[in-house]
Amino acid sequence: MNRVISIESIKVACKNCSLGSLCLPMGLTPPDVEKLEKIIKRNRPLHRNDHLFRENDSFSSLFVVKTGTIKTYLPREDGGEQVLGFHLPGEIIGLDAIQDERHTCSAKVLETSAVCELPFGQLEELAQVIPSLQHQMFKLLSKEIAEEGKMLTLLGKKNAEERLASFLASLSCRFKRRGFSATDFYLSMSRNEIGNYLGLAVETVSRLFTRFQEEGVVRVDRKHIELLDQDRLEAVAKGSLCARTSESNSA
Amino acid sequence: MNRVISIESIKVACKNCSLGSLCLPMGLTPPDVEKLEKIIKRNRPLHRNDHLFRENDSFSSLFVVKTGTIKTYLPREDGGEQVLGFHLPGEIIGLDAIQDERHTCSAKVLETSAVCELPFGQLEELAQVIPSLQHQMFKLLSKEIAEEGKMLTLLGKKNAEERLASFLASLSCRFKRRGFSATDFYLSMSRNEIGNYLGLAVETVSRLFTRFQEEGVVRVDRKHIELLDQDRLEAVAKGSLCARTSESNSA
DNA sequence: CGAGTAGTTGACGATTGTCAAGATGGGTGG
DNA sequence: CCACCCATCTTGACAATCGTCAACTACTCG
Repeated sequence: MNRVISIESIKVACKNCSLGSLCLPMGLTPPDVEKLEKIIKRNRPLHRNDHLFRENDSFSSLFVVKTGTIKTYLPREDGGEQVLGFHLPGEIIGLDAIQDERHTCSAKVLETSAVCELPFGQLEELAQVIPSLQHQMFKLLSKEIAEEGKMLTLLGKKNAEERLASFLASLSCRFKRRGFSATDFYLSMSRNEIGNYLGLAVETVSRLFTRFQEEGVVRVDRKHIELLDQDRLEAVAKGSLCARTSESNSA
Repeated sequence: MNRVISIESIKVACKNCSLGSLCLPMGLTPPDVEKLEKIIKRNRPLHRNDHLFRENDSFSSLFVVKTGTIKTYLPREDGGEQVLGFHLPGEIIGLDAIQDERHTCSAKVLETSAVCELPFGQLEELAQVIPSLQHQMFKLLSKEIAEEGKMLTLLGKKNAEERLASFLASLSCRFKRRGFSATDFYLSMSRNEIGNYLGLAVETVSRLFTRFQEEGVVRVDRKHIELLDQDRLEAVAKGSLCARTSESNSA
């Protein structure tokens, strides 16, 4: 993994950005993209364990992950934490904080990362004069809301096996869209964080990785994952394997 | 329960609406509220089991619940459904559909209800010329996103007891804000739907209601709920009762 | 009044969490 | 450069919560 990131490579230039259509400018006209570029701040690279922001920090900007991975989490009453998500390049962080101008969760850097900073006040002003940007932002927020349903289903109905398979399938899909391999990637998060995110004990996650490997679905070496049988993985994720004819709580 | 709702009573008039500051117009100036009123459609009352929309229906409007309760849910691969939420007066439905102009979930009426319909295209146009409306809408969407974290914690970490207590506490709080009793209310959803929503089996929900009643925390008669000890309920919801010193997955 | 749906209760088992011990590997300092 | 150390991960044994199955009750609605 190349840890050296030149200033040049993170220079903000949406129109040249490798994220392309994944990011906010999607669907904007070139002149509008230029206006957007003007308000975007360049940030120094962030290092593992840095915090982008913490719960209750006052909110002023959204962030788009350019490279690396960022974890968002919520401190729990019992002192532990609840992982809310892992954010890959092209994904936006901070949308939850618009409502009362205070971050409701913390964001921690899992591996050397770079982000674009979008001062929200200016973004709003811009959206006020660029209808397609306003629309784009509504869509962005909406997408986040629509995604929630899948996670609720995962946590509410899926068993451990289905959860981990879904997780791997989701990562695979997201890597692919970003031009990385869909079948060979590194996990930037720990087993503990995966378990926390999926509502499982670390031990369960560990056992499942072992089992998946034994079954020939994946090859696991520490953080390195190779998907050997994507169809099977998808099938497990959907729960359409293993003859479970559950009709539970169907009503 | 009064099932007769006169046309008069559902006439749209934001400025007189009992929802007051709960709804969209919150924070708008009177002239802006008037503009908003002009685009709002009046809908006939909806009856139990009506669908407001179904998954994949094309999206054109947001809906605000005026009276009653509406359930949103996602069909699951196995033919069952995943309940996403129960929407009380003042709560907005359809935000998930903005992203690709198609509803991602279905919305079903649990008891005679009335809704305001907000044609989204017109709402966007209005937001384009009323900055405070644009801001208000961003906040609305953001709030929805921020709420998600609580639900993930509930499903990921809480046990059955904590889940049901959290659910009752949440309902209580929402009823209170709407001017209803915080300690005496009717559930418009079935045990099955509660269990589905909370990731529990119906039987578990049923047993917990019985247990809570035996412990003197609530009085339950069918759909009628009385909260007898709110502090205790809150404590159970937070998991700060029953000496569980869990530090699980804290990292 | 009858039938069907929703809710309750009990018995049982399985999935998954907990506890404990051990293995592995990366990072740091001598 | 090696060795040690600590965090992370793995594996096993056990227990408990909660889901499943089944029977029974009680409403509700036609």
